[in-house]
Amino acid sequence: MKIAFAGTPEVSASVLNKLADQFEVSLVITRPDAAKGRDRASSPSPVADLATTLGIPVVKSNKIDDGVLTRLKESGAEVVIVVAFGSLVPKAALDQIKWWNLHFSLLPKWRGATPLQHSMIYGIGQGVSLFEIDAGLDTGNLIDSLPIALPKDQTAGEILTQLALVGADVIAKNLREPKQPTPQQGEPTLAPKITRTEAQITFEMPATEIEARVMALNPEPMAWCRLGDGELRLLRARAIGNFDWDAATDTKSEPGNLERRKGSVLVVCGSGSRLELIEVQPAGKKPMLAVDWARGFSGSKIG
RNA sequence: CGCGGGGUGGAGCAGUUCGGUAGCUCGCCGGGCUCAUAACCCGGAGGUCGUAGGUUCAAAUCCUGCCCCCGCAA
Repeated sequence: MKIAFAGTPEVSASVLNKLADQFEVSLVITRPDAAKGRDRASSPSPVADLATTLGIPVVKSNKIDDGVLTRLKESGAEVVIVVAFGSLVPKAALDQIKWWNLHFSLLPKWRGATPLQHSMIYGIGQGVSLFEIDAGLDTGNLIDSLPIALPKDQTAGEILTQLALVGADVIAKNLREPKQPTPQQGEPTLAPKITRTEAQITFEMPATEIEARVMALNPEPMAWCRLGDGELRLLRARAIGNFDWDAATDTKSEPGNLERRKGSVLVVCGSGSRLELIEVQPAGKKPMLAVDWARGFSGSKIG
């Protein structure tokens, strides 16, 4: 059976790559080349690159308009698989062909742009869903879903690459053995884009919550905290559990204070909890191990 | 020409304002102590200070060009 694929970033490309092994992908839709980085160089999306490599026709467009629809019809695809395409599918398009969306949470939890990040931060709704796109925001009938307990010691970026493979399997399975879609059940929650402002970490909250944020926000938009006049990106961290604190000596510790120990760097967080910094990146520098960073950092407090 | 930070032994930094042949915390190698150790003690190797040129008796430090890395913003 012929399918079409719509997506843009790396994770989409991973899914496409796996699907292309098993199905005839007759058309790929992706967003136009975008300028990015300091040099503002314009470059094709990962999906565009992959499609070109695979020899699949590519349509680059920000929206699904009549032109795209025409190409879709000509392609002979029966369904369009959407993975992080980046824009909504208009009703006119929905009427013409089936659109299936792979979503990185258990719907109806975390409808929106950042389901994985939200499921990591809040610890609920972790998994993948496949649904039939309708006019709402991630509100369509569920085709399939798969709960997945996400590891705490991995970043969203790392987990996403794994979910892409799982998701591709889910898609493949349902393409071969179609099921009757069913309405989403349960209390919906939203997962809007996380701004850089929201990604700022102060150390008043418990270490476990900060850990979840740090891991969930890597690589986008990346957790950060103040560091003197500048900023320090927090790439990877781990809450220290059941620590045997000597309450008497730690009474002076305020959130944000650094504690350098052999082989590790801890930050005092809310309620006396501790967060071990694993990997950080000062503004203007490359990512580095926190212990390396601490070696050259003469201060004693961040945040 | 969007704003800004940075390139110093394997790592992270200091030194650059007020030029005088390189320092700190680690790592590494060897030895010692120890039941033992990532702990402690002693010793050691390792650097064209991004690159090209200029000024100077003398440049990591001053001047000019170039290359590379990164944060913010888009």
